[in-house]
Amino acid sequence: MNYETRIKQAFDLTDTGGLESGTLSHRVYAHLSQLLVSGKLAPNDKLSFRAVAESLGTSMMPVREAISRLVAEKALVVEPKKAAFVPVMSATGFRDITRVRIIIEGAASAMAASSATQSDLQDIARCEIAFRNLEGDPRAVRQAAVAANQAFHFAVYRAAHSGELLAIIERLWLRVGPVINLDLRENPERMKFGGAIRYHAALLDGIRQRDPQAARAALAADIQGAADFILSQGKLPE
Amino acid sequence: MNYETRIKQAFDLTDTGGLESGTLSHRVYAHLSQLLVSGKLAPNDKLSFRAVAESLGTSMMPVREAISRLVAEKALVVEPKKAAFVPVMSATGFRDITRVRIIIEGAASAMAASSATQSDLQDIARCEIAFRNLEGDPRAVRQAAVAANQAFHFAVYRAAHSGELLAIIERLWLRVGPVINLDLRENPERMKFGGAIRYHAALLDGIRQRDPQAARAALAADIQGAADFILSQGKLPE
DNA sequence: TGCTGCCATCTGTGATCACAGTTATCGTGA
DNA sequence: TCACGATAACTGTGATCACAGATGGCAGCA
Repeated sequence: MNYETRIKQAFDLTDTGGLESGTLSHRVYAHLSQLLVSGKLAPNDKLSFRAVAESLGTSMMPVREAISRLVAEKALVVEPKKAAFVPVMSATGFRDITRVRIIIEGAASAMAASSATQSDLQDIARCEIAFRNLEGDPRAVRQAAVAANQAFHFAVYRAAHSGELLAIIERLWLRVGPVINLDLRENPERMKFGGAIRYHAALLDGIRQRDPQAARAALAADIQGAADFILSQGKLPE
Repeated sequence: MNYETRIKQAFDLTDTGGLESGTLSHRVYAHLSQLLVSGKLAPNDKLSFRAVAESLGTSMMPVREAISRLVAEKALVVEPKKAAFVPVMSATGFRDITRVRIIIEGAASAMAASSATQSDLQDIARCEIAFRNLEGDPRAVRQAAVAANQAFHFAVYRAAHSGELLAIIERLWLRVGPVINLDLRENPERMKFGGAIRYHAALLDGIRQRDPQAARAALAADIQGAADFILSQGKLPE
């Protein structure tokens, strides 16, 4: 599937259920972000300004602004006079970002354990159940699992009640999204969510018990486990 | 001094000694970033696309892209159909970003204590000495102190050897830059660097002793001390 | 004198065009 | 059959124009 088809599909998808507010630039940005975090764009996929604009029915201008933002967040790369593309993350780069994620998302998890409200706890528990009870044919489950995993993690991070931390974490996910999904697409046999289910339960439990260190440890195990698996596949360059 | 004059001055400055490489967008971005971190732009200062473009001798296009990037990093805010401006940080927002800075820059300091090389140590020590020995008339010292403080902190953060963490910290400084400089401009009598000198020495010592917890504590005290002073002035809204 | 409403000005937003590099393709040569 | 080179298609970059919404100042009314 080439990128043009992929983008068209994604935009059709979001057009049906998506957001219609804000400027065109914002909408394009939201769309492209979704493509990245959900992994519909793989590393090295190229993004032509004109192709994106055409599939959206707009001019290049809003696309330029949206891509500028994503380049600023290092979610896309554009070299002079060459097509923008999703950066390929090296193994060492992935190890670095994993380490940083454990620090930052671990801190958010600990803060969530300290300051989650009852409403927060309900949200987190609901997401944990939804993730645990995923079923159906393997293809659909894998696709839904990415979304459910994201929903659970961000329910936790929101409970930390720090807008700054949340924004930083969103940028981190924008970067690791393509890598994680590349892993899922190329390793369909992976029993990934066996470990994740256990760690998610431990994380939820740590927050329920108001135990920051337990929450942090569970989160760290979750991220490190997934990262170790991806690294063990040896698909990342360098 | 209105923003137009201030920008013109800044661009004239960088035109003489600045960078001439990369696309126009990059150059505009670098210029505006410098204006922000050095505090030449104060909270609530407005930035007209056309005024910036005119003072640069370019069209609006490169300015649009540069501002898009800065908006993505939350260093600028632009509401639909209204002029871009430097966001005013509320007291609660400042408390939040201070908390996050202590977590993230604290982690970087601890990592620096673990993995700083001899060369890193020399850089840090050199910056610490330069900061401690600042002297001259108060106006010049205040201006140099901002730069020397930044140099010292980033010498530490570079010693953590994490590109990801460094990039996140740079974005954080882009945000707090205007607030800190506003403080300096409005409180010229402040004996700010008395505390900072002590904390910097403690931070350097913690790294030298390979003591991550000591380094983290010193960094936290430094940031928290400055933040407490700024908050005590009561100039931040809300 | 103080308030209100209108109008000129300024704002970002989006579209369109021109241009100079890059890339890919196809045809030609050995 | 394969390698090479020219050319055509495609790329982002930058400039310019039109437009609608926001702003601020000025005049007129109470």
